[in-house]
Amino acid sequence: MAAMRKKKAVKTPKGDQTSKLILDTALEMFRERGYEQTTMRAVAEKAGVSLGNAYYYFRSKEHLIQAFYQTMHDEHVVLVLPALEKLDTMKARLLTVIRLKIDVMKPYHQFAGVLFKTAGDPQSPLNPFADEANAVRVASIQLFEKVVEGTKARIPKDLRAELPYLLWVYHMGIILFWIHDRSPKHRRTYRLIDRTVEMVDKMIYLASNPFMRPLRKHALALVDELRDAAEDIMDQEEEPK
Amino acid sequence: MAAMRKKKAVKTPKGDQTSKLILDTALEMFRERGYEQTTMRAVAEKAGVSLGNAYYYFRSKEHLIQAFYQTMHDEHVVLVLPALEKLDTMKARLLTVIRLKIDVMKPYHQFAGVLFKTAGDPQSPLNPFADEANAVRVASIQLFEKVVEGTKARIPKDLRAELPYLLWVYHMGIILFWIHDRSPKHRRTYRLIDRTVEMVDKMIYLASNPFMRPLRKHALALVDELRDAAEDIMDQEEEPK
DNA sequence: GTCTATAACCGGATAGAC
DNA sequence: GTCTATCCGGTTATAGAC
Repeated sequence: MAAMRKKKAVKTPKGDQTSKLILDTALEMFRERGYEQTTMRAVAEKAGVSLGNAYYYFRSKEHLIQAFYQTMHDEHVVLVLPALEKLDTMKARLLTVIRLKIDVMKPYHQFAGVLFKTAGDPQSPLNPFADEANAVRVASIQLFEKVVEGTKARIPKDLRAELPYLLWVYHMGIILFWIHDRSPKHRRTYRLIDRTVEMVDKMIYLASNPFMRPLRKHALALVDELRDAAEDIMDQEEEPK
Repeated sequence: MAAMRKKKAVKTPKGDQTSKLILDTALEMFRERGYEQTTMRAVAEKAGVSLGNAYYYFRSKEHLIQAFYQTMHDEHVVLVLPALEKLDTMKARLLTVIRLKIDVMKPYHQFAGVLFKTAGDPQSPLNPFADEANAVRVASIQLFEKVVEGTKARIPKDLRAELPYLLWVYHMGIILFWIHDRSPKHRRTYRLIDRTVEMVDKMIYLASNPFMRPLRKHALALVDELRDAAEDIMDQEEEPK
């Protein structure tokens, strides 16, 4: 019922190739010059296709970024799955997943600024909470499900159920920080990860205490409601236009 | 050393008037048609000035929004100060300040979407964390200082010092939610305010417990560091033109 | 039906004359 | 301080080729 406007179908192998060519060229230029500095005209020229053609495959400049999200996620998964096999504590698993995410995104740091530019704009296809990003977001949250599943810690069911989503939101926050972080080698971000993962770990432990049950219930109900609201909002915002 | 690029100085009364005329016209059109739908050309025409002239007073379309922030804040303060006089609990004071903020912004709901559009973009003049918004942000945080000052609750010094900033961040989150909220009369947002204010209140109480001291210290150190990092980032990002 | 190219259009932004 | 004339780049319309 939703999501009727996917990317162009691309049925032929030739079209497939052209599409990939354009995307690769664009990402390369984004990496080198940044997003704003890269014009659609320049991408088309460098890829050796016409401007019209570029727009045939990507509905807008922003849609190129959507494709970028997907690419990043795929690379991340490839690294994360084998790494998780050897770890069994929440802290270690979480640390690994988040560090690897930053590792994967590193080459795109200067371009990444634009990723969150419209993260708050409901209309934008860039919005990771909006419908068009759904596939990537869902897949991304699933990764955090794996993180939680593989731990031995005793976590109350109610919390355990929401944890993947909460961790995903947390990881988005880290990415937001990283985007702005220009310290050498992103040292600051890695330090932030170390510290916050430790805190998150402590807080999960704390929240699992029977003594905290009322506050926990209250907070989780709120999280749930926030998520519902977010979904309603996206439903509304798919229609217009 | 920073902040050398203020808004145009506007020295003459005539310029002052033109500037105000343009801003008022723009805000009116934003309210009616939304931000994207309002072109600079249309604003200029309706205000009876040339396009170039509009750009003489406002360096970009986004700079008009900067002026909007200021307007909202001014109106908010006028309502908040007298209202606070009669209240002495944290919960009541916080509730009042945040509800009033939403009340003030209400007429601009449909336009407000754009406010956070670039909240994550370090380069944007729209970014409330960036330098150009400084004056408004500082003033806004001061309001939360007043909220905290006026309460009788026993709050440890370390927390008390950071609280205004934390509450400001919290209130930004509420605004972000409100922007996306299309429930009738923004009922959802007001409900969210009620619930989260209660939770915040509880958490302050909890965090004030001696038992929580280590975690609190840890968390506050982190907040401090985050803020420092944010400032560094802004310093870096002022330079590059 | 799949793909490619050319020529506009539109609106944000700037240059430079007055 | 104000205007006119342009630029520039995202986007669209359209016409056709395969």
